[in-house]
Amino acid sequence: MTDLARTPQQIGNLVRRVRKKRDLSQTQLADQAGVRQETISLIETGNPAARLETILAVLAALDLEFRIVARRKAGPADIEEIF
Amino acid sequence: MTDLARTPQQIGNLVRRVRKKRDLSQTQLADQAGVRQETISLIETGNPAARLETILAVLAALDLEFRIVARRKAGPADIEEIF
DNA sequence: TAGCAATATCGGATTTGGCGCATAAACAAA
DNA sequence: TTTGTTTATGCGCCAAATCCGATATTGCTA
Repeated sequence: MTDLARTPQQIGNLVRRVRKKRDLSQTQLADQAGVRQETISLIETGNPAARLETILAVLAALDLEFRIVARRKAGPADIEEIF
Repeated sequence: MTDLARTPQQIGNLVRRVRKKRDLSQTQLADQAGVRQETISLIETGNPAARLETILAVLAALDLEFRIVARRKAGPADIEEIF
């Protein structure tokens, strides 16, 4: 699995998707990441001003991580990320 | 190029590395990203509380982007990131 | 070493995250 | 529909990012 993360929305969508796939509630994920349920809610709805460290903590709690790569043209497979 | 970005430090180091490779000053990068030189300085030194949108803007200005992937064991090639 | 460019800091102002505490609103299941 | 859960909001608070305008400091080069 490798997902494009160019906007807070894309990141939020992915977090929600993975969280649900893991059958976790926002509260459970929040506990694991050491933040509050409110914070997870904000992140999933695409909060652009979220703290970097918070995002990193949430990703780690989901066994995910960022990788930084050269920007590419968004292919067909990425289009659905918009929705 | 694909770099691990688990901590603000790793992200900051990468930003600085790429910026220099592109022969840009912090001020030039700041202009392109629509932020201030001070902000670039903070990010490069690993500011953990940087805003997500700011990081994204800086990466975009460097023609980079995040990708979210399943967490893996950090290999030998990643160790140097620590320094 | 001198001098200019580049980076790190500073004070004040504004804005917002995330916390604690709490609740409303939305969902899903019985 | 009714109940229990999950998610979205609200208010006050503190800390800190970022902005603006400058200035120490550091670093590189001549």
